Amino acid sequence: MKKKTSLNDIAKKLGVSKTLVSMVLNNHGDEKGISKVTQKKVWKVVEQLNYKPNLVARGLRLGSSKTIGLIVADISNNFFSTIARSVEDSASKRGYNVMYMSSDENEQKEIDLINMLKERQVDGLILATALKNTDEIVRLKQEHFPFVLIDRYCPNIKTNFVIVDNRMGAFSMTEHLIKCKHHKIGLLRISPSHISPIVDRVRGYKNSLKKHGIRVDKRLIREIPYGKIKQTIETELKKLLRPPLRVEAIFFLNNMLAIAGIEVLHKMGLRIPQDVAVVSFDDIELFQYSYPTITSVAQPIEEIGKKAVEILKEEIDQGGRMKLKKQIILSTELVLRRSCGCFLT
Amino acid sequence: MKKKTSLNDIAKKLGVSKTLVSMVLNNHGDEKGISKVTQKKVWKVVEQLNYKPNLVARGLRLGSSKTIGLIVADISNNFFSTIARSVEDSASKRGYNVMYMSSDENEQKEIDLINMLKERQVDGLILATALKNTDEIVRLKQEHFPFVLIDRYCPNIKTNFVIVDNRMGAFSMTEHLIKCKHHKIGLLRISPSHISPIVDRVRGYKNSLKKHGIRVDKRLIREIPYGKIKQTIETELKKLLRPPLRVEAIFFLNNMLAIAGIEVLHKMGLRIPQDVAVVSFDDIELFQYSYPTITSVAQPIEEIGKKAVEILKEEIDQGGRMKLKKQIILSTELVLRRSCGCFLT
DNA sequence: TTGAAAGCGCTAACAA
DNA sequence: TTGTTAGCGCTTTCAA
Repeated sequence: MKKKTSLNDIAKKLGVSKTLVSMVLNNHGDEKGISKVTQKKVWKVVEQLNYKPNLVARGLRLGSSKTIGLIVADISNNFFSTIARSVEDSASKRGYNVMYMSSDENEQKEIDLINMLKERQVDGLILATALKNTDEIVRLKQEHFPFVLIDRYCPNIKTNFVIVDNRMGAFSMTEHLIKCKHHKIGLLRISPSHISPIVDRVRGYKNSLKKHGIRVDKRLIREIPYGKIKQTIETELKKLLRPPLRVEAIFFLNNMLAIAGIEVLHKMGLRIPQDVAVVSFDDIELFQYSYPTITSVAQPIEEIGKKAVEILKEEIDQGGRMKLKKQIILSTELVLRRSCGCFLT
Repeated sequence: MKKKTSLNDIAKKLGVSKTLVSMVLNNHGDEKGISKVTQKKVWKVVEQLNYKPNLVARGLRLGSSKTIGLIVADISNNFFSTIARSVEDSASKRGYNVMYMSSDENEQKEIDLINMLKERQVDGLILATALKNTDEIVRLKQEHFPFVLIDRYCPNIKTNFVIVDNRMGAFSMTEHLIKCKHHKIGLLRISPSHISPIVDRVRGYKNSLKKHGIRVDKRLIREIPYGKIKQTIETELKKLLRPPLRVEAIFFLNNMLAIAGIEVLHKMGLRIPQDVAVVSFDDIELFQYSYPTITSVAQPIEEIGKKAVEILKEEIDQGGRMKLKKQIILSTELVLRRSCGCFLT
């Protein structure tokens, strides 16, 4: 690759010091009392040589890379890529760029990624953590490393986070199913089982049942391992649908489960919602076009990314020592479509 | 934020030079003949102080950031986020991390992003370019800046690229429609109109018509501006469907058009494929779950990202002076489903 | 109105 | 077997 032009090259060409050039380029020219003439000359040569500042060098000197790290389970997942986009935009507005990494919900991998991002001197971290062992999060906090959790939070640690009201979302959805006269509602959740939104959604489901005096049958709550959805979901669905359980409705706790699950239901020849009602969490585009259209709990995805960056920026500005950590809980919205069967009655 | 421990801290604590420490850490210890004892000691202190190398500093020194830049139209688009994921994985395998940016098909923005990435000293660039004016690409080439184009290529410039055989894909799809007895086929393309895959797809469509002696009616080819799909697609569809044109089939040239278009068709009360057959380019997950399921041209998306990184790595290793630029054209696959109507007859 | 020098944290050539 | 020195490109303090 061609040698790039540096501050020094410009300085030499003009017979001035690089200090001067640096000042001019950073618009400290006037304030430092550098003559208009000299400033003009500098800009001209900058133009001529097509000078581009080396942000790595500047970052090293300034101790700030103007980069933030984003860790999600999988960037190719629509939910996370939408977040990634809004993070990108908000960050860029504030002069930051972002480096993303996918953890695949794998704890060790996530820890490695966090460290990689730290070594790369990112100024802050936005993470949808899969960590069960929260030592790493605690360490970040102790080190006053600026970070914001999204989607998931750690109940026992005071951190910044931006999440949605998962409990309430699942509660409302379950309420709706019950109103539709479904009392035997199967729940498909994902593991690892500690991920906070899932825990909260299960909680919301249970609360609704209890409110209506419906016994919570643990057999109706089934767990599918992340990364093995396709292999295991059929078995689990059949357990729910056949005697003795025979559920009337199925609540998928995230979009991946719903997608895989509905395919299986179709293959089994079951009609939705006539034979079994179906609802999901995460309102993705697919749900409004699939057959039937899927009733689901919608999250304000863009808002999550936007808020997260906003908070992260504050935290960075305060050197990771923000006194009152910001804990944002955004509300969800019930999107009623065909799959729950409420339009039938 | 807490002060991080540096090489110097370790060196001081041990009373040795940082050179020595650096050598040990980079596993040049044996080769440089540093005693096992000393090496052990170094590692111990590294452990104690929880030392993390500063990759920014190393990058500055080595003139290589081990970072690659990825520019796409929109990271939240499923097509691009899937590419992003495979780029991430292949890059990481080779010791690189990636910084992504979305251009929104905007030329000026893309140029700015390229420059930003250069300033950030990325070692190479993977870009799905929207550039009509290819000066910037030419410049990259002249500078021997390592880069690989994906999805789109510049016909007049010899560069590395990884694309799919768009012409052939659209040709096969059109052939299929004709075999299904559809002779009046409307085409919905996207603008900016110079984007190579779109141009090639239109070409494939025309070739197929010609082969069958069907006159190419320009009125059947309609252009929708990127970013204004929702606002304009209804009008365009109506033009196609109503007299005098009255098409029997519609070929959407990308997934966004198809999604928006099908919604409109449903709203108009048209049955697919009975009233109008529908096919699309880009086989996204949605198409296998939508109603009806959508026949489409599938691209080997993961392969695109993987190949691109592979080639970029070679180019980087050769300092951007790779003699024979690699030009990969991957083949597409026709995925037949319900929307084209071929299962009806 | 300008410049010299120091230093961010790291590696590599060259000494010792 | 280990250390000295220089320098990547930049900003900033202090001096002129």
